[in-house]
Amino acid sequence: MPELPDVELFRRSFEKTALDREIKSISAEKSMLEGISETDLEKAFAGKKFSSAIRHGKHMFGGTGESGPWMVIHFGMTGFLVYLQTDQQPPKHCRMLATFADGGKLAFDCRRKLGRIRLAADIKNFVRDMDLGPDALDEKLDFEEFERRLAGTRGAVKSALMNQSVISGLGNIYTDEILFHAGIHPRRKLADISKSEMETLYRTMHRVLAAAIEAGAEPERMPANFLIRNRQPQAPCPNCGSPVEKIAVSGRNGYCCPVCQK
DNA sequence: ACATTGACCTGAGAGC
DNA sequence: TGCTCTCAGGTCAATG
Repeated sequence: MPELPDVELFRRSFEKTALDREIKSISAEKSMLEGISETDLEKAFAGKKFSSAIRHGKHMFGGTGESGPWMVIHFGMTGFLVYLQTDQQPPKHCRMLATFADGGKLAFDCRRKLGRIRLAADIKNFVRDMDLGPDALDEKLDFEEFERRLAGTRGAVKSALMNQSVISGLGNIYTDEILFHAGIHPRRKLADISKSEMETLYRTMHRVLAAAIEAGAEPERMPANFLIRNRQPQAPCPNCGSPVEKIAVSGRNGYCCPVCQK
């Protein structure tokens, strides 16, 4: 689930439900914690209040505004946040649970345990240490920077877009979607992509991500011409009606329309 | 430098 | 209904 639009929506729901409320207790499954213990997590947040939530690519940062560390959540493939009223039970694959003093809980559900919770003293340093590129929606990522960063790669355009150290936030689903609307085949090499195609790609990236967030990242709420609604072999291309094709690019299964995408 | 594969983990959903 | 099997929106390391 969690690519940039999903994580942005988690961040917003975190903002709505978890800020400015005293955290009574916090617990997490050991295997979800990276580089920290459960005690570290408690020390950092029990008795405190979250005061802000920031997103960079697929990472979400919850901070207390004091000098304490940020809680960094990466959602893996199956992670999501869910807010629970006082009388609600934690979800089935709850891996982290923060209980607020005034009732209610915030749960991190992660079925496949591929997500991670870390602590970071500073977001900028974290981004640098994890070798993450700029967030795909960062205003500072202007077209020139976008072009420059992609030009530094030699593989398929889809692989470059999915590479988090080039640009942060795009995964298998949304690279497919962006390339579909840009009319570019996922296997094309960067070197073969013209300046005007590159501009289209940049513009399309913004448009697709904005539309996905707008639709709550739910495929059925996205515009009818979105490929995400037809991610299965032989489904009709929403643009031309010819069957979409399932293709693997750098080890990931994706979909494209061989007619619309050149 | 890049692609590919397997590992990490688990269970939802498809197929029988 | 129940069993087995495949596959999954992420990332990393090892290999070719």
